[in-house]
Amino acid sequence: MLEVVQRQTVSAADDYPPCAAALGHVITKCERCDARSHNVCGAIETKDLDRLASIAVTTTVASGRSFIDEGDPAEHFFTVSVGTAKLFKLLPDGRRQITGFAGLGDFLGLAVSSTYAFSAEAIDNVQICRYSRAKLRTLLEDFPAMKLRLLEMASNELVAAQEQMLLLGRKSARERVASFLIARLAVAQQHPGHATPPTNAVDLPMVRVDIADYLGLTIETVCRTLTRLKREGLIAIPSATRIILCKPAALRRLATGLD
Amino acid sequence: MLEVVQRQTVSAADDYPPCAAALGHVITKCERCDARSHNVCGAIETKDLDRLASIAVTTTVASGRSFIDEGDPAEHFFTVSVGTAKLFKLLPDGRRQITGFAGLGDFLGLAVSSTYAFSAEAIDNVQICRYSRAKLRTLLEDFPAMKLRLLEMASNELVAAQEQMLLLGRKSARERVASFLIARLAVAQQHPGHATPPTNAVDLPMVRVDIADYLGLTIETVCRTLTRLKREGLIAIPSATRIILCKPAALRRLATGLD
DNA sequence: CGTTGTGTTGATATTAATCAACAAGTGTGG
DNA sequence: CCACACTTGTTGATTAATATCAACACAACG
Repeated sequence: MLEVVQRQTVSAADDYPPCAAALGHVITKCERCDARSHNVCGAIETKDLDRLASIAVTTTVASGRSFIDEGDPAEHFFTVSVGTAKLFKLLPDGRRQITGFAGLGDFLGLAVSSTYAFSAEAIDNVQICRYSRAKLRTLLEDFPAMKLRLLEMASNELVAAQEQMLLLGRKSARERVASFLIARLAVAQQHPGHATPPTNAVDLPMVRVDIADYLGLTIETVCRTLTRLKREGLIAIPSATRIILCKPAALRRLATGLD
Repeated sequence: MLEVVQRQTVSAADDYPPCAAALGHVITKCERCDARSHNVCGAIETKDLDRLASIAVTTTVASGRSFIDEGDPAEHFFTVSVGTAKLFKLLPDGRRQITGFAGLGDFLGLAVSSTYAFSAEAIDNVQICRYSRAKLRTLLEDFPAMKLRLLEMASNELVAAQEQMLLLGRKSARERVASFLIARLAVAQQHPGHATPPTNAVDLPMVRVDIADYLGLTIETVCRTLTRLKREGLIAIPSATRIILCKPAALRRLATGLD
């Protein structure tokens, strides 16, 4: 067993550029708080980070602002270094499907359709690094770690997409909400806040309508389902943006369709 | 404008191994039937094909047979050189979501989850090429065309997955069926049979329950929706496995939610 | 202290699922 | 060649789940 570690975003003060998250390069801290660098995808030399930083344009996007349609969208892709963004597709009449949430280290723009029929919007204040696709292409040649990571990310996204198709096509509202909570718990345990003890709590940076549009439900159904789970003692809702998973095992069974 | 060309699978008689489809290497024929080789992803030398063929195990899978769980599944991936396969995920109680159909040149196993929680099954008789992931990894180094194609395929699959999420989460039954028909038309126009004139006909190798499990509907709803489209003159159904799109423009509007 | 955005709950409507029957092929054996 | 079973497809009646419409609660904010 590995010792319990907590990750946090790298800070500029540490001489790590925000784009380091693109390489899965984040600082891990053990419980006794002695920070050390941890590299998710193989050795990354400082000069590589500098090279990457030289083509990365780092921007802060305010909550609610859209950012994937800046400039020629098919010519860029993005990594998230701070905060959470939502990716979505729209129908002409306004119906929306959120295809995913992107957090620390996640790539946006891997799925490069010529029409770019999806958009991204900041949920909280988000810091992104923008890369020119053309520049990156040349860079990838001397950057094997990043190329591997691109494939790995694409693969992970495909797995997640297939899981989400199962959810949207075949799960009940109750199962969808349970699945969502379990998935958020996994995210929370992967990136806990620095001082957070290992609990069963999840923070929901997105509002209810985002959850609904992610799960293919209406906001009312999401609400009712959460309320029912609360009544049944499976969860507690101390605030609208925070949910405690009181019985994670039961929720997990629900999520996988075993109940 | 390019002249109208038709593609067909390469045949062994032409000295092209089936695995050539993995590189998008298919023969195009113009309408006057003078065959010529066409390479989708850059120049491929014969020695490269030989090298690829040396690690590809070509198998024929009979209709209805499963093939992704042979051996240690996470250790292989597959390309389809003949026929159509379906990829799906299951819930413990048997509910099924078909995540996609794979035809000529498509990869299976790009989404490599450690648990491999999805399966593949032949719809008609399918010819597949199986590759050891380990062998391929070493091969990819001297095989830039294939590495590019892997990324390209993963990217395309992600785009398709996002489109499918929109369909499953937000479209009505009618819109889903129309979307499916339009998508099959695109497939048919991309790979028409050798002698097929450019019509608005689509062949459906999959049965109704497969369509239903792909669209997140029941078989009855698929049937009723098709019948209604027929009554309205949008389609004709000469046989259960063949559908004529009489008014493709109207169907396309339906599919995109414009009606 | 009202205004606005967000969340929750209730009543009703609607879509698609379920349950049921039957039709149309398809293959098998007599 | 026909009778039969068996699979697949179609249609109808009813039910159930979720959407829609509506009202209200609550907190943040100027």
